[in-house]
Amino acid sequence: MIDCSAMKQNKRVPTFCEKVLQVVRMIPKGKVMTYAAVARMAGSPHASRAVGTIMRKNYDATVPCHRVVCSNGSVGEYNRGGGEVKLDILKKEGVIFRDRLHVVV
DNA sequence: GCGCTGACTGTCA
DNA sequence: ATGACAGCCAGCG
Repeated sequence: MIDCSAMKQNKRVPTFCEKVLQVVRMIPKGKVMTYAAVARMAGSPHASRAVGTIMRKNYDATVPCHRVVCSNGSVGEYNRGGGEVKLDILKKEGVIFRDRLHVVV
């Protein structure tokens, strides 16, 4: 399970997934971050896919993964009910939408 | 320890 | 501007 529970342990340094979760957790309401941005903040600018992989498996209540979108503005996929639900959540959060399916990043 | 897959990204046609 | 291809990172079997 990649819930990154290791983060609790002071035994090892924060791993990529831990950083990713932390970054996503920092995203304020009404704002969205791209996978690339999160990956970059995590320390791997090209690990956007890894970010998605982590989110998919490690969906957490403290980690608003629905606020993480693609660099092209698409909300991408969502583990909770597809991009439609994700998009709807973002709208409720107050995120500015460029189009019906594209978010302003 | 190796190989495949995936909530992506960027470039070429 | 739209469609297709290849590349990269981390997790999982």
